[in-house]
Amino acid sequence: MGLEMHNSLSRRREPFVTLVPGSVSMYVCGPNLYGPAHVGHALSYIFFDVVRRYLEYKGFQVRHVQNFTDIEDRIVARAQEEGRSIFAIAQEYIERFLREMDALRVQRAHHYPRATEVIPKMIEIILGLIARGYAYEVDGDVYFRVTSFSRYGLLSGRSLDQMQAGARIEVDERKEHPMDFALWKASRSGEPSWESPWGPGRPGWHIECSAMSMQFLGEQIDLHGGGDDVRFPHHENEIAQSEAYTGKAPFARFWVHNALMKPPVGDEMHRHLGNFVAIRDALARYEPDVIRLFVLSAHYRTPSRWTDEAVDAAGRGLDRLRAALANADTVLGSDPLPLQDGPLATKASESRTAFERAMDDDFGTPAAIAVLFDLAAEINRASGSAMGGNVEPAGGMVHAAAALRTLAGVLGLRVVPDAIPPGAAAAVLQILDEMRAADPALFPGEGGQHNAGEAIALLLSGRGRAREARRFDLADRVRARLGEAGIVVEDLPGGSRWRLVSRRDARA
RNA sequence: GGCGGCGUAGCCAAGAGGCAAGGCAGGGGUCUGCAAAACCCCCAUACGCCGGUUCGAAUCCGGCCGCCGCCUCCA
Repeated sequence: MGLEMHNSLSRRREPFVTLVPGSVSMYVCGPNLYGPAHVGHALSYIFFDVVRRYLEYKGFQVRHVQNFTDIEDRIVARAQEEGRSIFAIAQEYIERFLREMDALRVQRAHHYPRATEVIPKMIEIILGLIARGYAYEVDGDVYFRVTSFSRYGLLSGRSLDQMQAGARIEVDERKEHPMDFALWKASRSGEPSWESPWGPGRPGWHIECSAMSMQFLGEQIDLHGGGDDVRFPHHENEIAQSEAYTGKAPFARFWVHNALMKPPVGDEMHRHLGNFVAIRDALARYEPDVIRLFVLSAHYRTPSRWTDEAVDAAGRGLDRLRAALANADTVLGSDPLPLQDGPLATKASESRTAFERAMDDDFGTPAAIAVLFDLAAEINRASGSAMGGNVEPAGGMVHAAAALRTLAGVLGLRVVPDAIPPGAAAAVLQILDEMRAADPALFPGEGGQHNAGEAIALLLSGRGRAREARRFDLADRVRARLGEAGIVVEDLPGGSRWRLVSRRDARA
């Protein structure tokens, strides 16, 4: 079965067929740069990152463009409040956004055009629209004439009459129709402005995406994504202005919208409401993998709520996946496994199939994650058996571990833990000194420049000697002290192992 | 008023006609010097409520209740 996805335009699931076989042009609506991004943005960009990774996994050549809205009412307002230029504000938040996306391991788009960089293209489109009767100028403003575009309302599933009925804002009397939207706004005093055939002004919000999309991907694209909140009016308007200008439809073959994330308390997470969880704060408390696993554990069209309890639970689940890879490595490392084939090789290929079936079904990440857990359990069973002496069930372990890594990788999960944090590293060195002082015979050596990994290895070997000598007081002390530093010691049949406790709850 | 979504175990969350995935938490075991991890077993006769269609319904139809989003700020 091939990939099928829900198309907002038809409100149905459709087989994914691209304009050019084997390649995908993908445009995702980026953030307005008036403030920091929150976990709702993270959800959207993590999801579309998975869309891209999966398309690439399936062999598509993906071209991915995401805009930065650097000129818009809120940024202008903010610039005036702070006495800074819109460019300074945009620059600050662009850098921050990219840093945060990198931290979340969202693959960078191929292009991140800014609205202010494509103004010539916008003007070209607006001129074309006016020439064809789809737009008109009033006092330096230019509006799109919605009544001229018969398909207006198709994406959002409403008619102009319905929208008029519910219009909740004051109508600008200069507009021909209340729903006509601004393509270009004449500049007011103090606002940044650009020269245009209609005098100095600045672009309306919607035109940028049409301009960028056409400039970087072409007049028709395969996939256009964004949060459910931009379906109307933003995407509806993009379709109208783009298709009216090019005369080609559809502007985008597939419209994909993710449901919005809810805040810990309340219903809507919005920057202007002040009830958001900033990505920066989330990253301070949770590892990227924890955030990704949490986000992807709910289907992208189901609204989820960011709560400590739910994110913590994702963190514990992540530990489980990590344990499986650690077990696999232990088995593969300790005893060169002659069995290339075996039950786990079969399991690996079954898992790939199941994973693809889940993802082909409108990006069913929850089911895909279930496949990962199922595979992990199988690896753990076989590992336990192998460590107990029965190697037979571990045949094909290499393939199972590889499959787990690969499939987790499609979701952007690294599964391996973060590096030892500086604080823990310092603590480890201190613990080593402490144990050497306590019992130089069991913990020999002194001073020396060790890195944290070496120090832990020395501590564990010393602890092994202590256990053999039945000095459980010392052995337990090592384990307890390391535990305080966030390092968990596990005694396996073949020796001891350590791991970092996953960063998943820093409430304390 | 119009359009749309949601309601599944203590929590998170899949499933969309064939007899309730997965994760977290919890209980009981195995293993361990003790732990930890892992593994095994248990944990929704039940999917907001009421009807209907069907051999069979969380899944389809009708009605009702509750919650939410959008209808020119918004991922």
